[in-house]
Amino acid sequence: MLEARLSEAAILKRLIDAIKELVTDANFECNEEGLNLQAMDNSHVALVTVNMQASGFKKYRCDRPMPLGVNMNSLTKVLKCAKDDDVCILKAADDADVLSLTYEARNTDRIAEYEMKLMDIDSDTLGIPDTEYDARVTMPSGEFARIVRDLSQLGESVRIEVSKEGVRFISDGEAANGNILLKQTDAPQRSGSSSKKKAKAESDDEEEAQATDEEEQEEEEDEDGEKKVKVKKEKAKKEKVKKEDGDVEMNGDEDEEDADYQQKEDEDEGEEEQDEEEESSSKKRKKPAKNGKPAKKAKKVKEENEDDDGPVGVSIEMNQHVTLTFSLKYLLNFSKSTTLSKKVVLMMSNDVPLLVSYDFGNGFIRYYLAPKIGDD
Amino acid sequence: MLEARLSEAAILKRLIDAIKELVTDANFECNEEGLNLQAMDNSHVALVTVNMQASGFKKYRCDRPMPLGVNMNSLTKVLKCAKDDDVCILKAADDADVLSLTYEARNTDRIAEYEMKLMDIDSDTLGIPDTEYDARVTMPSGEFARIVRDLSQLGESVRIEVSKEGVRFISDGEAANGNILLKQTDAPQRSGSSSKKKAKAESDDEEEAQATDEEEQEEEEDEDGEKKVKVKKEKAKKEKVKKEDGDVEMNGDEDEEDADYQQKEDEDEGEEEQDEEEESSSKKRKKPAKNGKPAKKAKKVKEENEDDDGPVGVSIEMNQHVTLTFSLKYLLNFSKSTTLSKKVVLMMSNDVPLLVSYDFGNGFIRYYLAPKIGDD
DNA sequence: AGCGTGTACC
DNA sequence: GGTACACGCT
Repeated sequence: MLEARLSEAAILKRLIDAIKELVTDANFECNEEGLNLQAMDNSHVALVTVNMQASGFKKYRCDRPMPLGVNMNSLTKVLKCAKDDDVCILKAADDADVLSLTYEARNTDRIAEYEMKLMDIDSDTLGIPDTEYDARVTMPSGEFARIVRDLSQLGESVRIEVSKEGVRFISDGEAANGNILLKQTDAPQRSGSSSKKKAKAESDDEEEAQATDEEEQEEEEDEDGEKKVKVKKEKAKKEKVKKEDGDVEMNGDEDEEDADYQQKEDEDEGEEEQDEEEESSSKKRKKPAKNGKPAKKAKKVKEENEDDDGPVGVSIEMNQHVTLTFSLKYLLNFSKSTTLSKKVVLMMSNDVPLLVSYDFGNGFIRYYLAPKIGDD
Repeated sequence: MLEARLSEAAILKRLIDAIKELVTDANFECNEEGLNLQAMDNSHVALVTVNMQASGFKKYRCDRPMPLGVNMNSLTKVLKCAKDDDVCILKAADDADVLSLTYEARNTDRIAEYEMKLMDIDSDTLGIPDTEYDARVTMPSGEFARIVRDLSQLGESVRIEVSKEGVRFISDGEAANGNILLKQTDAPQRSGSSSKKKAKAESDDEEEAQATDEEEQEEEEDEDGEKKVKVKKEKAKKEKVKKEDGDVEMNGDEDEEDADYQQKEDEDEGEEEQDEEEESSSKKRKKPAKNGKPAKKAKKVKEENEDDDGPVGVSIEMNQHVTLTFSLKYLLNFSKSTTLSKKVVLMMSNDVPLLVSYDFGNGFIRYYLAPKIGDD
């Protein structure tokens, strides 16, 4: 039996929106740690994985692992019936052939229940090509989307070159060629910039902790067997960081996203109960966050993003130069996830599939895309 | 060799946007005075000319005259890759077959370079139909766009009648007829509106000088000898006004734009050199402008336009009544240039092509359209 | 965020 | 040839 209570239906809506064009049917694998989805795109060129951790839900319960075979088209329709800020409850009985979705308006005046048919899907869960990445580029997701959109006007492919200079995106087209160089952002230029920070700072701590987690996760992915283990480890670490300091610079970026989500919840749903999963840690933040501003969440989110904008720069970590060519059509598709995170991470090694990762609070969506060969 | 550095890519974007539907290929004629484009529309009914003076660029260099044969479709694509506030650098080697466009983000963290193929275009540079205009109507460009849009819903043609009463736009359609009368705005309500004016006045003079040239070219057909004279006459007038007051409305508008650009440069690239071209005049404005707000340029521009909006009224100068009929389809197209200037000037004489002119800071875009005959 | 246009699929 | 989906623009 699954019961998962999501604070904002918008998160799920955006996730499904991001992948529905790529994937028509997929299994949501549910277990006590959360929901996972993995699917090849329809043309079997790209791989998508989605993860929503149990901790990202207001309430989460899954007695035993179960796959929910979902048709994205149906789910999209059903999710359109939810308002962005509705609380969304997912329920499925063991071996059920339907998924129940309940939308509760924030004031609880309105309760809508939908039951969506499930299907049996051969879950050819493939091992994720695991790699040790030689280059890792973090950049604002909007910037990535812009570049991909721009270049796809010129040609079908983009060559990505990562060097110490920065990362360069190159496209050759019939009428024109284009190349965009993003230099690595200088560095921690964030100090003393704002007064909002403060509220933020605390969330930063959280964020950073999470970021740390995320980073670790990724690293581990390379040897994925350990991934899970790591996750747990990270969690532990997170708490530790928080306790100790909470002001790690780099993590800050990634954390900020998390912070956003959490902060939002705090503000928007401050009146609500308690976050069970990780409350222990979140409680501390709750108050400070509230102090900041009880106002508009939408605005709040925006501010946060903007705050981050400054902070969210381009950062590059690399062991060696990497040059790869990809189909812009797919990257364009991936960049639909821009709404899920202000930041995107590209992981690359020569001759190995690119990993494009959007991490949001307590979850992520990742895309894998094989490079074109022969730089065609 | 050409190298032209434009403070804001938006200017070029808007220009090309305005003409791309009318013209598919055209030569940008570059010389030390600036860039000029002249082309018949695809159906050879209308003529478009564009001028961007060297003084409108942050930096401008053109060693020797050269034509750049551009496909508007390609250029449109490449320009879409520029953000409105990017600095845009155009470069072409002598006899090059490509035009290089470089976009620098204001923070310079992002540098995008595009190379667009050029083409050889038979520059059948036509003499511009030259006329002695019997009527000159100046009005808010938005007003013109609105009228054209409204009337094109009713019929295919508009009859424009200029009299002392004002200017009247008449359309007869199957389902309905419409006519719009614009009376001349009371009078000089422009005084005291700006302090910036000065610099601009000069460029205005230049433009008129240029206009004169163009007009002269074509004068042959009517009784052109006088045309020039006329233009000059106006010029003299204008100068006179300027000297007396310094607050000539028209000039003011254009000046403001300049001010913006300079201000921006100052702020963003304060470390850079100096504006060579018109610094002498701009300096005066510089300080006051800065005091206001060093912030968003976009906003700044907007403000200026808005500033002008108030002052921009309808003014009519005429020697005799004029009645002409035009295809609304083309006028609708011309009015795409509305974004380039808050003001538009219509120059008309009976049985002679209409001249529709949008002047912006240091340049203009002009359209010529032959009247329909027999008022069909 | 909504509307309109263009592209792709049935 | 029509319908539906996606993308871009206002």
